[in-house]
Amino acid sequence: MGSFDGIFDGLNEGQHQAVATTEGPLLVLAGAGSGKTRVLTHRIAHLIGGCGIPPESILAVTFTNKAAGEMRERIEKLLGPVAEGLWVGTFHSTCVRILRRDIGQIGRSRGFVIYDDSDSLAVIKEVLRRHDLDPKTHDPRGLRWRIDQWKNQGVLPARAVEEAGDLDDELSAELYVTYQRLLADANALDFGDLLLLTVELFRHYPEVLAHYQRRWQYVLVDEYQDTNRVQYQLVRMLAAQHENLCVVGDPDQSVYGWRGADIRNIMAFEHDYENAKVVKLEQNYRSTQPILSGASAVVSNNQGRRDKEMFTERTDGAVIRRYEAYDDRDEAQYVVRQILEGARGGDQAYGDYAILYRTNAQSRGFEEELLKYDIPYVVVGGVRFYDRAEIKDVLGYLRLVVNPQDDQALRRVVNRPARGIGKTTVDRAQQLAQQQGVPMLEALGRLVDSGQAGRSAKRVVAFLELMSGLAREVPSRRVDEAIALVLDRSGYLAALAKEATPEAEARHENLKELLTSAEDFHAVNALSPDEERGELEVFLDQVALISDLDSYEQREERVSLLTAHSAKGLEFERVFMTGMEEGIFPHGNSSRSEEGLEEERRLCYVGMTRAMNHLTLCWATERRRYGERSYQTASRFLDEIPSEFVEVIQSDAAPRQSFGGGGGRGAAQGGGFDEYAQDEVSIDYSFNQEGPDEITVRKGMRVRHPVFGVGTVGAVVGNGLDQKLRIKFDRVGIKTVMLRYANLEPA
DNA sequence: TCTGTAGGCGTTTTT
DNA sequence: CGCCTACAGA
Repeated sequence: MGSFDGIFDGLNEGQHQAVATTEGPLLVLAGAGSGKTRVLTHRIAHLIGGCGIPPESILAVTFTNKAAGEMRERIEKLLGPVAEGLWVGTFHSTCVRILRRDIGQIGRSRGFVIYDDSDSLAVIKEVLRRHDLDPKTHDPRGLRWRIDQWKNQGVLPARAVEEAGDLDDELSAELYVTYQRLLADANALDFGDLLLLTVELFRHYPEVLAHYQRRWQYVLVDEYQDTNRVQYQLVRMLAAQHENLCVVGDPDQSVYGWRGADIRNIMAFEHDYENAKVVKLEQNYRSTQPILSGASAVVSNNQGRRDKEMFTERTDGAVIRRYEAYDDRDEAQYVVRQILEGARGGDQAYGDYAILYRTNAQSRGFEEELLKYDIPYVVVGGVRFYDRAEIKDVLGYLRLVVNPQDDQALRRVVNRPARGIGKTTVDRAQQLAQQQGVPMLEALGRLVDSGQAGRSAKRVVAFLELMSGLAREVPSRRVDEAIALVLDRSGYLAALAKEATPEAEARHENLKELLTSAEDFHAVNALSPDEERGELEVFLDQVALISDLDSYEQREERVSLLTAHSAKGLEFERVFMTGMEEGIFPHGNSSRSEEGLEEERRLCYVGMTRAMNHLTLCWATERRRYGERSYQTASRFLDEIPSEFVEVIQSDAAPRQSFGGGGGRGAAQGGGFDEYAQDEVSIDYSFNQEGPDEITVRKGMRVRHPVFGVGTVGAVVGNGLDQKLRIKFDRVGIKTVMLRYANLEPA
């Protein structure tokens, strides 16, 4: 096999073999930092450029849009635009694509919408209501979790009912039936459905499956250790004929068991595919010896591991630091000071640093500390941009236009902004809808026609007119125009402007950001529009499937804050792993079972191996949890690192007298005084957007606000993230604006 | 119908 | 501690 344009240049033996083995089943066991993306991209480039395989015959599946995007980019770099017809996508987006074409076969409409977490939770609550169950005794999130598990396992409602083991299960299964019916009525699919229904489609319609089998002669799967049962089945079906299947993964980085991922999928690959070849990539190109050895030592405590011995040629390097903080504040201070020192020394950029933690809630303390020193940062994960209330409101209108059956969207938008259509009216509409078997939007109309709308009839008519107006105009517009139209016609923007609170200001900012991203979307989409589906539909699909992580980009000028889970696949020059305490990492909910604990340990391995040159592990003897003081012990994982790789640093911080608010109300006075004591604060916008950048605002200073005009700064209220400024504006009087969002400039 | 407040509850990780 | 929900009052 000849090399093509240096596709094989610079690959080590294992990588070379993985790239060159194009036919038949192949398992690539790729340890952390072993160049697995390189293997995948070069393999695809080799298939196309070297073997002459048409790009449209290749399917590459990843878990995140970000990974998919990066892969495509790197392939295009290797091959140029030849890669056009190549399909690189997530499991979910791939399934959407299949279902948009063929879901009609299993009796569903191709115009379905995708329900996200909060939509599906709302449906769950509706299910409980219909079964006369109290959400207090029947936890909606628990039920959703149970249903999700079923879907991950490939279990349809009927089978769940059949196989229910006890009364509890039986009830859950019945609720699953109702849930699924409600989704169908709304012409909606949840995340789990995308995978589950695709597998069902393939199972019952072999000719449909055959179509995709013929089309995708070569299938590649990234992060195979994270596949769940349905994903496993899907891959298996697609590859069944040709078995040109290459899966890449690392059992030591399997950290999504709670989401249904089954580590056995990767462990049993050779059993599943008889002629499978196995390639191990054991050279780590990322980390120094102490980091790699420390991380390997931790994960080697897991039982039943697949043997893998990682090595690095970077045998020098600083030892791992272990910092023992007095409390969580001390921990945050230490980390931020280290960052400050590194950056002031001039050698490090802020972007070289990542602060990792186990749970999103832990970010807050670090954010406040970073804010104090004006250090730019980005928090990855947590609340999705598209999950913010105002964004979902606006998208709700668009969803309802695209799919008038979308009851969740209707419930969301019908009274936002407040237009006097309250609970009573909505409940009536809901009842009528249920009785007559029509969507709620339709039911609203019938309510008016039959004179049952009472006092709110007029307002309901106005709403229906608004919706039909939008339905008429939106389809012919660009997405960004459609959004602008909704904002205007619905009175949403006007209501926000009238509110004139810092929160409203923040929401307005987010909506502007939405408009910008819609413009960007249009610009890209216009280049290769989908022939069958409108721009808006494609936009809504994308929005439903995008995660916060997907839009994250590492930038030189800002520190990254993220969970260990989110950090998977990334690398940083310097990493702080924080909250390394029993109960947090390993997390209390996972430490009870041995499998849970092993997954935590793998997660620890993932976190540690993100570091290229410097790794610091922090823990605190005391920590505020649920607002209460809790005494912590060091994570067992810390003691699993051989001491030769570790330097222990003790905090010299003096124990503080009290914890912020302490136990009693009396402390609030102190806090209150403190809040108003500040008279100078500087604002750094750079973590939020590009652009200019930092100004210092002083009490008495004249500033210009983009909406309220010129004014004089009064007081600075609050601290940290919630910091607000009270400003007396010349035109509109005293307003409080939120520091983070008010785009102030000196006047 | 809307707004304010008190109480309860929770936090694991996310496509 | 902070968010969300349920409920009471206007």
